[in-house]
Amino acid sequence: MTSSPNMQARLVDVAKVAGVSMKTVSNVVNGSVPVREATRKRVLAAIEQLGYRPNVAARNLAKGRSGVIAFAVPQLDRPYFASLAARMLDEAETYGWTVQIHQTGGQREAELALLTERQPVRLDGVVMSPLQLTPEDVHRRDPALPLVLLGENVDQSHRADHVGIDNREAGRAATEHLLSDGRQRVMALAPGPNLKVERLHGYRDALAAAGLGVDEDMVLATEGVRGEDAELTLGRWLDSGRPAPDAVFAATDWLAMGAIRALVLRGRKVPQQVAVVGFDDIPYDLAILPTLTTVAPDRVAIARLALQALRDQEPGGEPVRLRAPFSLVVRESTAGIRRGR
Amino acid sequence: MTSSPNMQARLVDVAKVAGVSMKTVSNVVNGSVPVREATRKRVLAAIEQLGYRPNVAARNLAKGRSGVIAFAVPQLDRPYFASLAARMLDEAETYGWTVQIHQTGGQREAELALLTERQPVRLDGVVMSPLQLTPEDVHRRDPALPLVLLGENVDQSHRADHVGIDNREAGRAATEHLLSDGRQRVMALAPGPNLKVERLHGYRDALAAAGLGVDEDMVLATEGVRGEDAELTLGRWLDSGRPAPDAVFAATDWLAMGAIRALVLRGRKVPQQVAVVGFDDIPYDLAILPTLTTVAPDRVAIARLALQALRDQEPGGEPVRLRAPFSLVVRESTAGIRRGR
DNA sequence: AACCTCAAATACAGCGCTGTAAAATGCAGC
DNA sequence: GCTGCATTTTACAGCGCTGTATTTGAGGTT
Repeated sequence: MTSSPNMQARLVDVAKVAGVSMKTVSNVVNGSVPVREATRKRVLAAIEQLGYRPNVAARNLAKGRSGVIAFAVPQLDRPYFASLAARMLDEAETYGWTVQIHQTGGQREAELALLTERQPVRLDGVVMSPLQLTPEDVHRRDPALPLVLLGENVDQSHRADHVGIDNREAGRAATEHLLSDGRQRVMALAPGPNLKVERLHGYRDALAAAGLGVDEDMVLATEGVRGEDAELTLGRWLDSGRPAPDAVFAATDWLAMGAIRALVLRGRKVPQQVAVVGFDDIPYDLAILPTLTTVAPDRVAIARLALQALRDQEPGGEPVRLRAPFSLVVRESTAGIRRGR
Repeated sequence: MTSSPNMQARLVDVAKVAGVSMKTVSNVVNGSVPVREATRKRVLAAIEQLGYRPNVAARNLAKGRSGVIAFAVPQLDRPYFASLAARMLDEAETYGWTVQIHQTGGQREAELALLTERQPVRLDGVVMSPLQLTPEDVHRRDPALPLVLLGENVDQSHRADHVGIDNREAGRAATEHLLSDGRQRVMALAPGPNLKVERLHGYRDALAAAGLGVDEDMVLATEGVRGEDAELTLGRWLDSGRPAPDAVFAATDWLAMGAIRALVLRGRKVPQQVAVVGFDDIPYDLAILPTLTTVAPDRVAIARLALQALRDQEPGGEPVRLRAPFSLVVRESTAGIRRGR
């Protein structure tokens, strides 16, 4: 039982080979305590030679951690969350965390339960993209449970770390893009009732900066978040005979898809007559014709920042708010823009 | 340090309260060894009273397991896989497994690496939905690593457990549905080069059973798996002036979506003039107009069967092949069918 | 050369659980 | 009431790692 050739090498085996104590090897592996360079090299060589890998279960047991963090999203089968989850998994590997993905269904109770109720596995932290979670809920949680919130359904009153893109700035960038080749009548579509306020702020900022007033008649609230809702709302507007927009700023890709459908089905050409931008860069681009210009949050950065914040969090600390970058991905639905039309 | 009130209760604490040995509590919790009913009750009461939860890290350490299984899919942000992953997570909780989701990108090397290369965390098993994995690859794996394969890119020569729906039967069901209100010219669309053979077999079965011959001219291979591919392929066919189909059997939902677009853009009404069925029930239904009738694999069953198979697998054993049920979800794209047209 | 300081390395207990082997208990049958 | 045997329960040594307290030793000062 003591280190047969094809058995997984242990710390003690490495120590023996390197001629040092177990703890020194541990120190090298963890990098927390300084180790003299010569010793360090010897240890690393031994690790290499034996193909040593730390045993996570033992480490966690000794540290009193589980090594498991939860990543909670409303639904995993919504592509925005699925793609974010994918990045989260990648990044978590860096920390040796395994990620337990949870689906809250957007239910406040489910979101709260994850923070307050005892879980089958003790959690070392939670990253959540909440829909309904209130500031009080955040307050009620076990203060020893590190928490990072994601997305835009979070405000200053939530006392927890937060990671997200600058939605206002992004909304402005998208709208500016539409304006950049002379589009004049830019409509905005956002889901009621919360209207993705920050994104609309950005839209207004851009119009103001271009010296155009905001025609509140052109800011449309859809009934829900689905493509059909946007199709219906925009469709009614178009059918009402009012002067048509020459561009549409949609607060989400779903709405943008619905908008495109409403336009195309009424014979309006996208992007020639009406340009459309969306928001989120959900991985559907191939399914849509024309493909969609959209604001793409840097998901890798979001995941990385969230996990860093989670790791660095300490019980009493002041909440941290982090901004992840975004980019504007230009595709067919605004083609021609910036290329001389 | 010995059981302060608000510390997580341990096995030894439960044992003390119940007046039995640690091991007896362990036996009750694990249910492997028989325990007298009276003792059992006492132990359960103590567990309840103290709110005891087993420490997974310690258990795994003692058992020499990691408690982690891998679930590998080509891409998590494809909705079919995302929704399957969601189910897998749910089911894995039953076994106390945490799931490490891997993305292979459909690369053979990545698929193989998961089976052969040493992972950061030792894996207790792998469930994989392979795209490229060969029977030889399966053979090459560490025989101690339990493996369950999912989906249709697996055949008899892969010596590993397999879970999937009966694609042939499902293809038949979908096609029968189209035929059931008198559609006569049913086209088939499948992605080349593998053509989702089983599904097409089912299509042929259904035509044969209805006394209709298969017009091989109506079996179309698309260039790829994307909606656009189907749109292009079907579009060309339609534009060629050949007599139009009155129904389309698409081997995947993506192709079905492309087919609908090709039809609608040419002024053909779906479902009035052409009915369309898809395959997979990807959660996009709301994005498509009309919503899509499709073959819905029972994802819960797939997940459950896969994990059962994984748990019950033993190194030398004969591979098991399990069939999960499916259902035909009738939506707008075949509306009218079975309702008197 | 003796002394001090501080960085580097060590020894070892213990994290909470399970497997093993040994002990206790219950229950027939006589 | 005792023996023999099957059933139930126990004691305890690890699983592989890290935290703490302690020892070692390198390098600088007098």
